[in-house]
Amino acid sequence: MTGKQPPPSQPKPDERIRDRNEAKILKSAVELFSRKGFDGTRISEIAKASELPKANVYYYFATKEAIYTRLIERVLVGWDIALEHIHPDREPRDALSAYIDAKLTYSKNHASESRFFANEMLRGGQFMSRKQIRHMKEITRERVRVIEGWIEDGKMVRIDPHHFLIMLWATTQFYADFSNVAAVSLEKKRLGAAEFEAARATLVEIVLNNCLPTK
Amino acid sequence: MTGKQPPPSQPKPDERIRDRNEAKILKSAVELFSRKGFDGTRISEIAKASELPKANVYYYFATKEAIYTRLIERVLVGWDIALEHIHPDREPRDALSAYIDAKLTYSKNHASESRFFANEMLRGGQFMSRKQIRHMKEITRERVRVIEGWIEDGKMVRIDPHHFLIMLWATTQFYADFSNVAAVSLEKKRLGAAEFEAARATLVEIVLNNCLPTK
DNA sequence: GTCTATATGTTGATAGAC
DNA sequence: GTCTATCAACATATAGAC
Repeated sequence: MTGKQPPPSQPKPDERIRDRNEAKILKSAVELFSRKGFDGTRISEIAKASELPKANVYYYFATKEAIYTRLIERVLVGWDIALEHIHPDREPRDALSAYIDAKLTYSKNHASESRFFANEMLRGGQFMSRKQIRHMKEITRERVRVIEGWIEDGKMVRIDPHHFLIMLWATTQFYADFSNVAAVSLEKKRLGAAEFEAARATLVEIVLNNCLPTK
Repeated sequence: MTGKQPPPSQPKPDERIRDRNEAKILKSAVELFSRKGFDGTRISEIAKASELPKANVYYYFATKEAIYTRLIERVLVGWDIALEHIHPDREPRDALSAYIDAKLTYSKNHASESRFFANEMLRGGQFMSRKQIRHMKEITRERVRVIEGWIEDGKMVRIDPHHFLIMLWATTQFYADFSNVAAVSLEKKRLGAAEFEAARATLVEIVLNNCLPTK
């Protein structure tokens, strides 16, 4: 017996290596794909950024597409989280400002994932499965219903819920995907915490002060 | 003398051919670059889409980068036009709804140019010259001053002009760059005139009803 | 101005020694 | 699980006949 206390389910050493190397590859890949897209990214670049030989990347992922689709799956999971805030049991003011906050925090902390998804959408979303598209449709439809419910209850002004959601989505997204445009506009070298806070405050003001009946 | 009336400055036949073929190449290129970015687009694809042999593309453009930078120049020219509506002599209501209208019309009619620029921004804007970046800064700063003027004159509520502009920019942009996401959200196959009109109406309502003092 | 042939390098992916 | 060597396909770009 040594002083080490093995955790309940100790992974095999091989699995630890696999997990670590896959994580390194995916991290490098999401950054590269987010900048240059699927066709523009070279496996050799991913290998170099991962500090692994190219053949090693192929040991973990059979094809370039396998890396890409794994990343789509991961990004879509992170996607739903912010939208969960828009929930029928919450008051619109709480829910909408929580959503804006969560989305901007995601934009700040997961900028390359966000850009990756933007790149895939620019391409037309051809790598997404029908199941994934169906899922996006469903979660959107649910949130539209929540907003419609708020409108019917007189808690929100009468507004097109689809375009309202698009407005929130587009604006929060912008600070991640086009951060350099935002930086040029704000006359900063890069976006920092202060800029994200000002974005949040402005957006909350515009959205909440207009779309809620009482102020 | 034939029946034909030559126009005052008849271009040489060679120039007509050059203009026509360059236009064909640029048209194909902007669509391909907008989907797959600089590194992801192959000259052979541009040639095929232009219905020209690959070597013929090289006859008109020395390098792939030459095509790309020509397109940046063209897109940036189209860029300023919508912003011109935000002019100090106009009333905010007029100016802002004209801007939204112009931007959405551009998104509808020049979607591939818009996506092309989005792709370049995702990449970090590395192909833009310092002069072009400076120009973007200047026209943004001018519009910020216009909005600040409106606020000082009591014609608009006190709001951060930078983030306000970003909100308008991001939202109108979205319908071109991520039209398939918008289509999924709106449960349509593709965006048509009705969707752009609803987008315009919703955005004008949110922006104008909140940011103008009297209603 | 058109276009075939080609030079020269790089790509995604694999074989197989360690 | 690591990594060198390698393949066929394909890339950008050019030479030069027409």
